Amino acid sequence: MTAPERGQATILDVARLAGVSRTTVSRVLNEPERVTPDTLAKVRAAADRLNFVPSAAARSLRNGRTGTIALLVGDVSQPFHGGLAKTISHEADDLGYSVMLYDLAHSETRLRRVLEKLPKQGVDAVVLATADALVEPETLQALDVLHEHGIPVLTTVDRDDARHALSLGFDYREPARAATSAMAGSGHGPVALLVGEGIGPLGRQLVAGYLDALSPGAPELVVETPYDFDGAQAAAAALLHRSSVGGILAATVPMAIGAIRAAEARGLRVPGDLVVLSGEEVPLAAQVRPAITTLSAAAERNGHAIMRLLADALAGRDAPRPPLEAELVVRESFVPTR
Amino acid sequence: MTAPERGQATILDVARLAGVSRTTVSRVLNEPERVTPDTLAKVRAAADRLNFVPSAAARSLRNGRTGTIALLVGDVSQPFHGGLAKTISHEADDLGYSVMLYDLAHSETRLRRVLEKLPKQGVDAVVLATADALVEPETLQALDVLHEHGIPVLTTVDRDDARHALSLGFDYREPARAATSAMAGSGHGPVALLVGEGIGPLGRQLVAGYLDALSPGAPELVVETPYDFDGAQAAAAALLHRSSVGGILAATVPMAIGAIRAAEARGLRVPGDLVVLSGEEVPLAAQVRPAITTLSAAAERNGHAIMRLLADALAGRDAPRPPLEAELVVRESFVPTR
DNA sequence: TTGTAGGCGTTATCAG
DNA sequence: CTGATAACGCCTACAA
Repeated sequence: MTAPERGQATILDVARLAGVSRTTVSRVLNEPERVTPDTLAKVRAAADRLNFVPSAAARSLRNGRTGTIALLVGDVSQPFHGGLAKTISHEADDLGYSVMLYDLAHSETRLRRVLEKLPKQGVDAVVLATADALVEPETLQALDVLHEHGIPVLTTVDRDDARHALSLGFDYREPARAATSAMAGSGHGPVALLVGEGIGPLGRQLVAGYLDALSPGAPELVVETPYDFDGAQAAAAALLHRSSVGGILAATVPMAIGAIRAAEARGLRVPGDLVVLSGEEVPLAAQVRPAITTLSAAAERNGHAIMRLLADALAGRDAPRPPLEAELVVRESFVPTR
Repeated sequence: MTAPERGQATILDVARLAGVSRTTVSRVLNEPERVTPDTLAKVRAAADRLNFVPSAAARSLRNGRTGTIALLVGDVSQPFHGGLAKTISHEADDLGYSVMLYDLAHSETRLRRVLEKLPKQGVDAVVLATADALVEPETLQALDVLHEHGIPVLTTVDRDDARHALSLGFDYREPARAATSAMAGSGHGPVALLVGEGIGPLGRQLVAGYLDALSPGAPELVVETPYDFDGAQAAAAALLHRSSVGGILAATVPMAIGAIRAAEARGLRVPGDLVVLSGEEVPLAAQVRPAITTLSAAAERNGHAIMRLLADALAGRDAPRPPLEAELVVRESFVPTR
């Protein structure tokens, strides 16, 4: 009776119980085909009986990889990030990876602290799913350190700041231009853009597209707001107070909802007096009233795309990445005339 | 020049560069006070210069702990779980822990697979934040295994199935009773209960409270629906089609929204013709129209409470846990008469 | 096909 | 106060 002392059973306990050597047990775990069906069964039985689970720590120490990816997200409680986290969790699981979740609360300080402890945590890859701007040099340096350690970094949006990062290549500029121009064409009045404060790489694309679409003489109404409902609602209220606005392009769905509520509070009806459009697509957009028209940058699709990129990166393949394209998902808040 | 070969610098590299032994370096890391200020500075400088980060794998292998907790959640893309994940992520960070996120998609198979690989992943604690029923014996067995391995399991709701789990002790039965009774008192007609399919421990509490409140002869309208908007909307549509209903108590906010949309589709107005109440409190409840009255089982508060429990468990303390209490957060969808 | 032996980077024990 | 040494559990040449 080789009872494994209380606690984990080790590969050695299994070996003893099965009457073989550690090597054989290890082989059963990693290259089952190179082992006699007979011993294989014996070992498997022993492992089962001891409830054996190989130690991840020992394994990582030995072969460098941890089977873990880090997911850094601006705010998981926001629907887009939540959806992203969900699909990434599922697909990582399919790939045999586990996901470390870090909620950044849109704070660069937090991001930096996380980035700095990541090499020590020993993750195999990092998914940086925030559209926030990175201004502090330490942050970029931390990203470089990851690169030096050979840890691939994937981002959801193209960012010039994180040089070595692999990104999806989603283009938001042209969709933003088209959307702005369509909204302007609805004849309600000037179009405004609500974008996350700090204006990160995504925000820049939206602003660029928005400005592209503005006809000469049209007012440039770019408003930075916090990423959530409350912030956007307040900002939209202020905006509507000081300018006459006929259309609002909001970066996120919660921001769009905030804008709609602000409009309602002023007695404006959507889409009757004011049209609203969101840059991201999440189920919630269809569930609120008025339902929100979006640019179809869907969380789920982004999640899939990211994970494909990640699988390639982890396998050391060069990822051929077909750029993602956006199309309008028309709902109540804005029905383009044509 | 003891250049650390490309890749991570090890404790040995630091030792050599500082002209001391590994032991001393380790001490500087873990018990700085037991080292001469002089050598301490020397070692710190060397570590800095080499960009040294201790290997988490080696550390775990040596001392058993990983600094990681697992968060198992029914569906992160749902607002309640998203909020929970957010606060748990933040507080774990404050405690020096990292969070592994596992999205279960409300699937027990998935849950079982995760539970079985957790001991191998080497987590220090598990937060099981799902209200789903656990029916397969293997699942419960996997929970027992965790317990045998000395890994504490915390749950958001009391569950008789997971014997060894520490839970918040939140009582949903009495609030459900009070709410049902209040809604019945609104005089719109019979009250129905929309609860997650499978009826887990939370569902059972809701059902019990609901039944407690029913006056003799009142119809028992308990409807199981998927946990999301779409499922609840469909179920509510069917319910409204076959019964006359004056009030709906929905377990989650998305379910409540689904119910409201279903009612609207039949020409019913909320709260004019039908009142609606949700069992959980999330910001979204205040953002939709009609805004949803809730029982204030707030994601954030739950997250805090869980983490306090967890901190105690990890420190080996016995947690004195004051039970959480619910109170009505009154919004548009149901204003109790009094 | 199976076994032997050494080391991955840390920390704990025990000397000095 | 500091250093040598032996584990932690696993994988992988290499040898049998």
